[in-house]
Amino acid sequence: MSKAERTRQFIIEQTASIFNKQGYAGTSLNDLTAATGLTKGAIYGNFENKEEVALAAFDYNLGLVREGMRAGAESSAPARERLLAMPRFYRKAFLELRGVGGCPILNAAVEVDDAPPAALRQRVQESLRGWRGNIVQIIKAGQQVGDLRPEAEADRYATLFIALVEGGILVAKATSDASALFTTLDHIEHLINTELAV
Amino acid sequence: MSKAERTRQFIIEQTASIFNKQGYAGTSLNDLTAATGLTKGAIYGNFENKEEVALAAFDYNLGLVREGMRAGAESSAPARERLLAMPRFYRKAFLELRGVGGCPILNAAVEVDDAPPAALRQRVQESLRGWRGNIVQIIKAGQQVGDLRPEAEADRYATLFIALVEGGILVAKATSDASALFTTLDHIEHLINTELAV
DNA sequence: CTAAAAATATACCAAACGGTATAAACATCC
DNA sequence: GGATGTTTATACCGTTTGGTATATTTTTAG
Repeated sequence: MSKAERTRQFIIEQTASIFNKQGYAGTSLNDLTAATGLTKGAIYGNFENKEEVALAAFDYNLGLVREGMRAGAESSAPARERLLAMPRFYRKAFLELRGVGGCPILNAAVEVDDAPPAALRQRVQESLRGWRGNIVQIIKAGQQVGDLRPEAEADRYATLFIALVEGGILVAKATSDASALFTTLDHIEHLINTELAV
Repeated sequence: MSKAERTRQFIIEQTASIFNKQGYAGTSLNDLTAATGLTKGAIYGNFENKEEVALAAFDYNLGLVREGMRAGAESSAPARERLLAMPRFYRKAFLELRGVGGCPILNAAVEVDDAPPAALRQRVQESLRGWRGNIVQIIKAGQQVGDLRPEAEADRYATLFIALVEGGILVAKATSDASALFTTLDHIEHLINTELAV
């Protein structure tokens, strides 16, 4: 790992939460130099422009969430367990997640759905579709092995789960009331246990 | 209505959707002059600073949504009807709402929950709490007159409804797939009809 | 119609913005 | 350890930012 690669990683780690909290437009190069202790020369020696830093920061933030969620249940576990891992993760990680600015998908999606940079918008779109596809896959796999009810519409539940998670995070953060998120997570678990599980 | 009052209103109407789309940090004074055809002199003659324009724009955007939703059901209607007016409104108004940047609460909440301006954050917090309180009130009133099941937790459903609406809008906009919102609205109606109504 | 008042346009400000050329400092390898 | 190539700091660029003082225009009232 070369010096530059280490510096690049350092910049990403130090600035990721700033981009997540303040957004792309709300984060200046001055914020980046202040957070890293480096100068613009060092940053532009490792990134082409601010947008590239923001994209790397988004990937990093998203990776943290994904890692935490994957750790909650092995892919060999029964479908019901794998689905329940999602609300369980957010319940446990909410405070920590809020400390670094909340859900990166939610934050980035809202900022860039009607504004540049387009590259970030595409990244958000892909990650949301990937997340939804992932849930659909788990449900369908569970249905095939008889763990989940065969008549349940996987697409529908995937959309509901994501909306409930993101909506819960939104309300919880905006009203400074974590219990709002717990309410939506409870509902996800309720849906899994009463409508999806056999 | 004086000239200044008309100009002030004109500025708000012309810039409201811009603030909603691009956010506070992402909207410059140049955007405001371009959208209105006025100069900075005219704007600063009617507003103290950019933040005051943004606050007025938020109030205006919020008023549009509230007006549309209130129009969906009279306050004398049965509780079930009043609750169903919410998903019905979003189903009908989604395309139009998306054209002006989406839900102002969602947009503003995400931008200012970890960043200035604090005055806007407070406004968002109040409007969210007000919305939730409104739903709670409708449910409790419905329970008192026997329209809704007495054992249903009003707080819980209010949180779920808001999270489902905002989460649905988020996913629909970010994935360019309106059906995601319709899925969450369907679920709200389902909850109202099967768990809340007697 | 005119004079006073109010509202808007013009011209400007310092500061901050994203970005770059170049020089100094550093790591690396023989 | 010293030469070489890489990496970071310095100093600077033009542009845009939010904001203001003042001049000009436009309403408004008599």
